[in-house]
Amino acid sequence: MLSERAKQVLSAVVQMYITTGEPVGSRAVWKQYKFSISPATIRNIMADLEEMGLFYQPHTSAGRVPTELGWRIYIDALLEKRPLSQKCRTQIRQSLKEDRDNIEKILKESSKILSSYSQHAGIVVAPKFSTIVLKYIEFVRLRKNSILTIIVGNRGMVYHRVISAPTVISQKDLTRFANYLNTSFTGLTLGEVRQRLIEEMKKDKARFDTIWNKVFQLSQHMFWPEREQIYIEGTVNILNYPEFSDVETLKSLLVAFEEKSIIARLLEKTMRDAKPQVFVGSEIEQKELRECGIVASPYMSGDSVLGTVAVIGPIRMNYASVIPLVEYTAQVLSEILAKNE
Amino acid sequence: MLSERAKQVLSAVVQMYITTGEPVGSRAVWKQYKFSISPATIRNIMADLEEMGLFYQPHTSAGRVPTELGWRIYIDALLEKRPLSQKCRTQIRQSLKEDRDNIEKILKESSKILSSYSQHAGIVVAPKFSTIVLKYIEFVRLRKNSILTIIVGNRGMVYHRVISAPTVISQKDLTRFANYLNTSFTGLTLGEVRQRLIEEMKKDKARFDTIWNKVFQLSQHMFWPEREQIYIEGTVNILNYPEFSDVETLKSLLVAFEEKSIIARLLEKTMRDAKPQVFVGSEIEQKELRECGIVASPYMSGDSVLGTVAVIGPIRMNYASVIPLVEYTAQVLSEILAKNE
DNA sequence: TTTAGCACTCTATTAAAGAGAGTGCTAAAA
DNA sequence: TTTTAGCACTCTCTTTAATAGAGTGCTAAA
Repeated sequence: MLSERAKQVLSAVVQMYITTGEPVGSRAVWKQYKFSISPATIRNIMADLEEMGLFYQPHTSAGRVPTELGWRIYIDALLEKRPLSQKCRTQIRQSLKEDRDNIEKILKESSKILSSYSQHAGIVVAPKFSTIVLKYIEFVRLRKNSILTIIVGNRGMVYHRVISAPTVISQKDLTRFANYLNTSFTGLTLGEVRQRLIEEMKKDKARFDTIWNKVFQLSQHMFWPEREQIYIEGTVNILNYPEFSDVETLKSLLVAFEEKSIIARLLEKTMRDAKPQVFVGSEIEQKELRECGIVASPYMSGDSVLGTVAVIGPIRMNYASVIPLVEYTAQVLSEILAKNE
Repeated sequence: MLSERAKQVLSAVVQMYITTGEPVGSRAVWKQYKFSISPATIRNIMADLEEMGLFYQPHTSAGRVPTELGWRIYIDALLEKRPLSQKCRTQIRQSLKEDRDNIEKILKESSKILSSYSQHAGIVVAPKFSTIVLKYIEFVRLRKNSILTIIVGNRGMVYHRVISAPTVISQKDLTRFANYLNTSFTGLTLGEVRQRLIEEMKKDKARFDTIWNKVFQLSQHMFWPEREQIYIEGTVNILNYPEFSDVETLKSLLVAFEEKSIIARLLEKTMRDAKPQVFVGSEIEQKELRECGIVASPYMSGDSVLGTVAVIGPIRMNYASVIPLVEYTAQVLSEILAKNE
C-alpha cells in the first residue's frame, strides 16, 4: 500500500508528465505543487516508487516517467475525474440531437466530438448487425443473378448488399419473399430472423417448392452479419505528440487506424463487459498500439449493449477529463438511440 | 526549343531525382547514363537549363533539382510512358471484375489498386448523383416526420437519406408516391427526375390535393444532389518520402486527404475536360497540396463522364508508369460500368 | 566546341567541450 | 527516526570547431 505522500508524488509526476511528455524531476514536482517536503525527500519517495515499479528512469541523471503499472495505479486509485463543464455538455447534446433520425450522421458526429474535445482520435463502433431490429426489407433484381438486398433496421439504419444467386429468380418471387419477411419477421433482430429462417427451412422442407427453397437458402446470405462499421475521426491528432514523431511509429499507427478490423477486435472486450474501461500500453493486444492509451465505454439501449465509443491517443493522455468525456458521450448516445426506438 | 542533348540531360536529371530525391550532379548523370559527353559539358548544359528556369540549385555546390517548369516540360514533351505489363493488366482486370455488381466495392477496390501499384495515394470519385439513372425508389416512414428515402440507381448504386417532413405523411401516401415515381420516372437520371418533378408541380398545381402537393414539395429534398463520394486509399504512403518527413507538412497533407471536399474541388476540372491530366506543384490550387503531383483520368460511360480516378503523391513520382496505370484503371472501370448498364 | 584540371563553396559528419538537469549519498538538523 | 542541505557524479544535449566530400564554375588546353 502506498503512503499518502507517495500517492501525492505519483499523482504529481503523472500529471506533469501528461503536460510535458518529458521525464519529471524532484525539483520540478516540488516547485509546481508547493509541497511541504523538500526535493530531497521527494527524491527518496521517487526512488521508492521506482523500486516498486511505478516509475522508470531513462538514464541515471534523468527525471522519472510513469511505467505502465504506474499509469494503472494512477488511473485505478488516484485519478480525480474532472467532470465536463455544463457548457460542454449542452454543446455535445445539442450537436448530437440535430440529426436525430439519421443514425449514421449521429455516429459520425459522435466520433468527431470525441476527437475534437479530447484532441485525440475518436472512435465509434456502430451497433452490431445482428442486434438491429428488422423494420423493412426490399429486394431489387439488378441482373439475372444479382439481387440487391436492402434492409432497413430500427433507428433508420440501412444496410444494402449485392447477392449473386446461383439460379435466376424473378422479381415476382423476390417481391413475394419480401412480403413474407415483412409480415412475419419485422420486430425481430436480424440475428433472430436469420435463426428463424434456418428453423423454417428445416421444419418445412417438404412444403416448399424448389424456387421457394432456393430463395430461403439465399436468405442466409442476406442476413449474414456485416463486419463492424467503425467511425474514426481525428487520427491526425497523434501528430501533435512528439513521442510519435518517428516516421516508422507513425506509419504503423496510421495503418492500424486505417485497418478498422484491428480496432474492432480491440474494442470487442469492451462490448462484453458493458462498462467504461481504460487500457494502457501492453494491455492493448495489438502491438502497433502498444504505445497508446484507450478510454472506451459502451452505449446501450436498456440492458443490451449496442456499440462502443472510445478515445485513443498517446499513453500520456489526460484521463481525468477524457474519461468523463467518453462516458458522457456514451450516455447521450444511449439516450438518443433509446428515444429513437 | 531545347537541343537534343539538353533534352537528354533534363530527362536524366528528372529520372534520377525521381529515384533518389536528392539534387543530381553532373558526374552522377554522366556515370549513370554513360553519355558520350564529359561531366564538364553536362555541367554547361545544366547551367543553361538552370538559366531557362528548368532547374534549381539548392546551394552553389549542390546538384540540380527540377523546377515546376522542368517537370512540366518533362511530362509534356520528354516522358516515355512505360506501358503496364500484361501480368499487371490481367491482375487489375481480374480484381475489378470480381464484384461486378457491387459498384461501391469496385470503386473502393479501384482506389486500392491505384494506391498499391503506384505506391502513392489512390483516389476514386464516384459517379455524380445527378447522373445516376433511377431504377427503383422506396420510402419508409421512420417516425411522424421522418421519412427514409432509398434510391436505387443503375449499376447497383444505393443512396439513402432521412428527410424530415413539415407535416405528417402516412405510409400509404408515401407508397402511392413511390409507385408513381417507379412507373413514371425510372430510366431517367436523378437530375432529370428532379427537373421533371419541378415541371409537374408548376403545371398541375391545381390538380393536386394538399397532401399530394406536399409530397411533391418533399421530393425536391429527396432528389437533392448528394455531395461527391470519394474513395481514398494508401494515404500513409506519403510517409515513405523524406520530403514529407516534417511533421507540419505531414499534418496539413493528411488533413487535406481527410477533408474530401478539397479533393473533390481539385478533381472537378478533370471531369470537365474528359481526358487524362497531370498537375504538379502550384498548378494545384489547394495550397496544402502544392508539393504534390497528381495524375488524373476520367472514366466514362459512352460519351458522358461518370467520375475520376487519380493518383496523388510527391511531385517526384514516376509519371512514366503512373500515367499508364491511371489510364488503364479508368479504362477498365469504364468497361465494367458500361457492361453493368 | 569540348574537356581536363583546379580552386572554391557549401553541406554534412565527426569530435570535443561545456552547460545543465537531476540524481544518490552523506552528514547534519529537526 | 525522519528530513534536509550540500555536493560529487552521471548522463544528455547543445554548441563549437575541424574535416571530409560532393559539386560547381572558370580557365586554358585539346
